[in-house]
Amino acid sequence: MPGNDCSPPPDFDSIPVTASGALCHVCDIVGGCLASRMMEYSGQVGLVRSNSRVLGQGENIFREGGEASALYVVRSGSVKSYLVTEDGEEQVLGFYLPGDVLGLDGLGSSACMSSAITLETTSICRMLFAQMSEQGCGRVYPKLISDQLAREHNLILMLARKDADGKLASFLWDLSRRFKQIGYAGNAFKLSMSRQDIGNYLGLVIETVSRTLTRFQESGLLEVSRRTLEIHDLEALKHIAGGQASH
Amino acid sequence: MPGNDCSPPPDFDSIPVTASGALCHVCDIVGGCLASRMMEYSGQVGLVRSNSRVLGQGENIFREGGEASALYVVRSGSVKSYLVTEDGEEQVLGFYLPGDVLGLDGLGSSACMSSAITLETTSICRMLFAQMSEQGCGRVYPKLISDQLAREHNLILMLARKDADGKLASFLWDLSRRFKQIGYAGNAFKLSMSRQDIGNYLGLVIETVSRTLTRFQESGLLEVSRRTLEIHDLEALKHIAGGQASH
DNA sequence: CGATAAATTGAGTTTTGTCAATAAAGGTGG
DNA sequence: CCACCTTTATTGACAAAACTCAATTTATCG
Repeated sequence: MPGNDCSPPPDFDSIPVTASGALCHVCDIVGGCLASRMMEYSGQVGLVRSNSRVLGQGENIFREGGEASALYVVRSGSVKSYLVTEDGEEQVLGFYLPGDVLGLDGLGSSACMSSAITLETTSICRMLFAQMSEQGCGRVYPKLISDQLAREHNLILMLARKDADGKLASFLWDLSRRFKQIGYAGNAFKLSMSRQDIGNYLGLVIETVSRTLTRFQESGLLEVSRRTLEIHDLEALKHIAGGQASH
Repeated sequence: MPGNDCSPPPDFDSIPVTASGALCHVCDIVGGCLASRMMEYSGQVGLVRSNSRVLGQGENIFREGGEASALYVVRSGSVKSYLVTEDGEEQVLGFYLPGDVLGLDGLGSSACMSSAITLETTSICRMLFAQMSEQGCGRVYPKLISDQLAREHNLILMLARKDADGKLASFLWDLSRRFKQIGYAGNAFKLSMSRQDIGNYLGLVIETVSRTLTRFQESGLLEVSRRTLEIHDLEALKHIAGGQASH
């Protein structure tokens, strides 16, 4: 590292475009690409063009306080969103898998209210607010907003009501459910986030995360080694997780 | 109580209208009424008419799962929003004071994602989504959405990172700030919610809430008796509260 | 004026966090 | 390709915070 060892990590804008100009329906995310849904609603094809890029691990998609100009869809890989407190500490708000939409909290304010960073090599599609204000507002935004609120309600529920076992079980069960939903194996996947990130998200220290996972393994619920996870008893996990929000 | 002792508590719709037909700008909430802001944006006066009612203590404004058709503005009094988990337990999501807007999480979905109930005699103004889709979308909703998200981010931060002292100090400091903002005394006010509600909101049992308040009182930070609160050292309280979200 | 509900206080237990040591994995440069 | 270094994760011993259970006390509402 010659000279400058604190060059800022690259943001979305500094990454070369992968498929510039291609129509967004070439992107075959499960559930349909956001852009193709937009085009359906507007009755116009080709109105919105894709703007997707591949980011390496640990690269910011957007940063708190930066200009909020777009929504971002995860095409592959994974992302964590987080905020930084006044005293400089991080709080993880969520993890995003392929098909998930990021950046909604920039909609209202001109500045981003949170940051997002890739957890591994990740392909991201950007959709500028400006390009979708008409259709987005009436049809797409409301759904995204309620998804986002539901997600946060569940986190609040988890943080306020559950013990360490319940939190971890909820977390793993939710990941499993989501992987399954997008066509991946729900009972065996790689954790793209560190124990530190998991603990931060769940309001636990990493030692508690580690010990709880070990205990889950000892009781035959699952097998875990570093980032590799295999769930053996999804039902038991759901039972330990306890109640979710009912919406 | 002759006969039926489980009649459902009244919802907004069953309460007689107070000022039906009056223009909304008669409502002088600090910061301006939502409806008057709408009218400004649309350039039309008298488009939206007020629909405000007075509810007694413990009456639901809307309920999770019910039809989501409107936003509600607190004119006076106070409200708590909450959700009910699959296993029937309640989670308090927030408290709303005069000027605060409720019901945003109904925007996306057709059904309400949370419930809201009055904590005391409360005057509520209802604004139907249908009456404000045009202007609301472009100008008013985004601001409300980012407010709502900011509110929830702060709660997540509090639940995940703070101990009992930090949570209570944050809670009281936030209430103080908000009362002050709407022109009430920030250092002496009535807590309209029970210890149970406070504990539920903060992820603590009521005994911990009670003990922590007693300890705050013993150290001269404040004086509290039942629902009556007087804050003596707001700065110290803010210090104990620690960092907030920085947006 | 009692009855019921809400809040406080105390004692003891459980859970989770803290501190410290170790182990395993991944990356780097020889 | 291997040794070394750094980062990440695990494990143990102990301390601290919060919870549970139980007993009072204090309001509030018929």
